[in-house]
Amino acid sequence: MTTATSPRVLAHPTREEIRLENVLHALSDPMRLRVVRDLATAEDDLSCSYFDLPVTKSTTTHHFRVLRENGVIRQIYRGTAKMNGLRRDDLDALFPGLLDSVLAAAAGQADRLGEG
Amino acid sequence: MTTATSPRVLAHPTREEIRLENVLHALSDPMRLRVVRDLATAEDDLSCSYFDLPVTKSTTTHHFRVLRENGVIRQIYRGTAKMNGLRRDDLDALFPGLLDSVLAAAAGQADRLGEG
DNA sequence: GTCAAACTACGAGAGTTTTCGTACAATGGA
DNA sequence: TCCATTGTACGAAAACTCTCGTAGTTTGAC
Repeated sequence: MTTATSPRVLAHPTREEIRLENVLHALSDPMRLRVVRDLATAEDDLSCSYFDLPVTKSTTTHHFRVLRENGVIRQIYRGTAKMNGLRRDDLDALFPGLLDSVLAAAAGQADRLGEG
Repeated sequence: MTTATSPRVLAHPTREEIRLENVLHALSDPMRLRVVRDLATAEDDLSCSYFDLPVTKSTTTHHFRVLRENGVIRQIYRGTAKMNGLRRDDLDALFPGLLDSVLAAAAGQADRLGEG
């Protein structure tokens, strides 16, 4: 029985609503950048619980929401899990090359700092 | 006569100290992104007063400091003016293609939104 | 129906950011 | 020396961010 409380359909910005400043802000947090890097190398969508971030579950929820609300990831429910995927198509269409250069930059920096 | 109060030599992070997250954060503010876009198209360094931002002077000072402290710009005093230049060399060496794709993305978004 | 798993909502604390206004400092001329 | 120009420092307010803990919902399996 549904109580119609929390929306099981999650609000995402449309492609046109995605703003560069917001995307940069979403990517400027180490925790979120780590999530995005993992999603970029994954074949399929990943559940939130796949990520073992060094913060509590409610903080993790917060970071995923920031990524979704700023147009970086797409989230859908599948059973009790919430699956996450990069919005590569939208980001590449809006900002060609941006995501790739951020990912390359993050990889390079991790190398330099010893897989920090 | 010098009173040796505020340092006339400004502290900058070295190339090795520049962090991707910090650069992204510095670029995620509309005011600062606007400054960076102007600096990118300028031939030479530009003074702070060149920019006519819709905020007070002290807020402008704040934004330039954020850009400098996060390694995005280089600032030097020249007379009463403070000259600002993009750290293209360092940024391109650390994060190849990143600055260019951000600048292109910003230009594209400005087009889409009607030079907003 | 009961239960575990996965995630959310809410409230709250600590810290940071953006912005302002006022007062001040440094420089380069007149 | 005096002044205009350029930018800084400081204090403060409002808003936002990151984090947590606790209590809750939704789903799927038993």
